[in-house]
Amino acid sequence: MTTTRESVTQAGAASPRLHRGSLTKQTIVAAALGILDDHGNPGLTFARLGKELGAAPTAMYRHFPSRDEILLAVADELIGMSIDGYEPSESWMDSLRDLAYRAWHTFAAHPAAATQTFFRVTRGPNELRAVNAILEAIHRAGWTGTEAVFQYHVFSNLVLSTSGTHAARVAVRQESEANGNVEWNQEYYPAHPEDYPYVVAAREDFRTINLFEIYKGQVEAVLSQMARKAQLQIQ
Amino acid sequence: MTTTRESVTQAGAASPRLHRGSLTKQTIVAAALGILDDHGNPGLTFARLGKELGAAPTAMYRHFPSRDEILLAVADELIGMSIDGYEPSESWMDSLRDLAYRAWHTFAAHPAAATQTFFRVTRGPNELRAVNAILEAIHRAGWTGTEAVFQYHVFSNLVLSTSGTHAARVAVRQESEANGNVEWNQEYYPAHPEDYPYVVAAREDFRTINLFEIYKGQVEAVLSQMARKAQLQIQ
DNA sequence: ACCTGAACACCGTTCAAGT
DNA sequence: ACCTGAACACCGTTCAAGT
Repeated sequence: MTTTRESVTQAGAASPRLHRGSLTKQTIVAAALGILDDHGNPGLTFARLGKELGAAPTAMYRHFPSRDEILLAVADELIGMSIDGYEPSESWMDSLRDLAYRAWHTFAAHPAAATQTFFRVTRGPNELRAVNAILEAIHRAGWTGTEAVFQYHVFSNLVLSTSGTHAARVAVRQESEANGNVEWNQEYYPAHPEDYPYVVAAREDFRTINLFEIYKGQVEAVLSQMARKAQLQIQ
Repeated sequence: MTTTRESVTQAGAASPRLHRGSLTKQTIVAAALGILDDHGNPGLTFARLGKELGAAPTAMYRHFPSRDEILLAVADELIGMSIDGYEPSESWMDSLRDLAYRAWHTFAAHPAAATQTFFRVTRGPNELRAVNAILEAIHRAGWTGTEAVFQYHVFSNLVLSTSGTHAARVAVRQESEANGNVEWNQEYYPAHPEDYPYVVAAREDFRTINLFEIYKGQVEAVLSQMARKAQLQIQ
């Protein structure tokens, strides 16, 4: 922690040069994810990465061409954490439900990282695994061809948008709490309450909402709609 | 355009000091939105705001305490653009459908601004108008109390998450096109195609998907589910 | 809730030089 | 597809000074 001191001239080890290959994509990605978890979104800098890894800030450029590419690698890592351990169940509905909940929980556990990445196409290996797993379940539901890709988008759009937006809100809340604010929720106290009667009447109820319950309801709606339409098509 | 030149000593007007009150929250917000539209997300800086408004970069601090507060004002402006001209239709379903499409199109027209703001609670006047309008339609559908707020979230979550995520993807695409990249879409060419059979089989279909069509389908699913449940409750 | 200019601490990226 | 240190252009924010 208290390494860089210019006390110097003493016994070596002021900054023990890293030996070749001690930095890899994987260690950098892991450090980046940890920094995002601990310091939130503005915390991910080359300086902090260097400190965390005991390397010069610019050493990262040997492994990634830019900060954005590090974020894309973090994005793929997040997808990997979501599907690691996933096994298709016998029921395609259970499979998709499982994948949907995995995404929500991974994003909620890493809100800052999810916020910056959930809308990106990573083209990484884990994204391919996830897309393939979703398409596999949709094929088992009875969909093929263009229809299968349409249903893929209905499902993955809902999962990514909703889980990602939730993560973004959690990240904002954590940041504003760190700054001493608590005013992030939707309890409105308008200056002219008579202009917004429905908002004022609903004020107490806004506090009690569980967003994961709403997500579950939306996932069920999509799955049952998918089942209904698939049966219609088969008949 | 070519104002700041230190040719100086010539006829005055090198930088004609602004008269008091020529800067307002509204002009700053309008300039910020224009900059985001023209230069994308990293383009919104105090320097550019100053240039655009003919003012010193630091003059903004008289009107907003931070860059983030400018973004929140842009967020409320975006909501205002969405609902300006909105009139509740006789049918609550048509009302909600109208509000849903307005959000999508506003966000799609201002992708950079939407990307940074769609998940924020602005507490501004336009947000209040929008929340009130949604709750009003939901009450006409027959919902009250906690149930109404639950349905509010099902609807507004879908609208904001999906439209906002779409805007974020459009913004990424515009940025990568500006940098000469075209690889933003989901046509996958994996190194080991045999590992991802469904992905490879669906490659052509990924190109043809219209995301607004998918959004429309999801909005219809939520509205008809809302209608069904409301009738069950009334009986 | 005025506007400007200098100054500060920080940030991503480049590049010549060291192993 | 090695690691470091100096340098560059930029960025948000603060603050004393000008109207």
